[in-house]
Amino acid sequence: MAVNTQFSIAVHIMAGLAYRCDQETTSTNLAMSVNTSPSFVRRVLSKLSKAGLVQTATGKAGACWLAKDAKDISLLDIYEAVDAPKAFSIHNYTEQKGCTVSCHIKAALDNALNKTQKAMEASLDDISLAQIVSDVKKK
Amino acid sequence: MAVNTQFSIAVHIMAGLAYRCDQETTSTNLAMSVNTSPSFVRRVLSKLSKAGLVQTATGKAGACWLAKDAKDISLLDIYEAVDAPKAFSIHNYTEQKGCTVSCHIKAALDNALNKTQKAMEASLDDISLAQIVSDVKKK
DNA sequence: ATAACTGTTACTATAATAGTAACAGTTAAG
DNA sequence: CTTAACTGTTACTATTATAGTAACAGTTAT
Repeated sequence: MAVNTQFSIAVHIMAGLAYRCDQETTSTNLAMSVNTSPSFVRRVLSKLSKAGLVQTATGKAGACWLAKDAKDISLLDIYEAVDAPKAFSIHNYTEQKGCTVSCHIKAALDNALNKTQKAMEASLDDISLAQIVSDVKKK
Repeated sequence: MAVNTQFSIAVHIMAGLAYRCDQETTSTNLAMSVNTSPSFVRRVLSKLSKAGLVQTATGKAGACWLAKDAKDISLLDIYEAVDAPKAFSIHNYTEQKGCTVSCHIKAALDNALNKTQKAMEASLDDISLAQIVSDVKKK
């Protein structure tokens, strides 16, 4: 699939870290759960780490763990950390001079995107990682 | 770009039809405004037509026009008509038996997606095509 | 010194998408 | 009744974002 699933994978990784918060966790552990390569996991972990959501230790016995309590991490934090795609994307044409619609549609679409993006982010902000882990355990 | 912009293009097309609602409009006219090929425009138009948002006439002097007033068409109608991508997409792994997170994360992510998708759609439903056209004219 | 990890870069393969071309079907007009 | 100019659709190609892999430098416990 050439569809962006980094956000989804990032949530999976974070849920894994939250679920086994008592244990040492390596990129290989996480890769097995996600069913991808340790390298790919580390690439996502790197973004999460730069965003201050996870901490890591290098060297032998290197590992990763959550930087904060799962209830203090929202899906929006994760969404922003991995720079996931916007609610929709605006096409990238060259404006047709003399055509009002062609020249101004981008600004109108930007307005609409801003509004929709805000709604989407508010919803993500309302879901905590702890909630996800709770769902995972419950089912 | 391998990023889905059909929704954005569909809104552009619909805005074009709404803007010049008094004139006959062909796929070639619209293609010039969008800066793409008439074929591509017709492919999008076909979806909009099947969704009952535009009407078309075939034959010589064939044309397209809005099926309803622009104020009675929301961006959500257009979003659904072109079957645009969801708020985010869930990765497609094979479950790792014996790993609770791996087995149940999909259900948890589905919950989250449903909620976020609803928020996004409510926002799109709140923006009418007439609003877009008004923005286009104003600027 | 070695083993086992992270962090990062470079590379390949895949698949979604844009974009194009072609053509059958339709209809107005001469 | 032939022609021109559309729509509607399918098949095809090129592009490019993404997943996924491999490799290796840097780090640290043993």
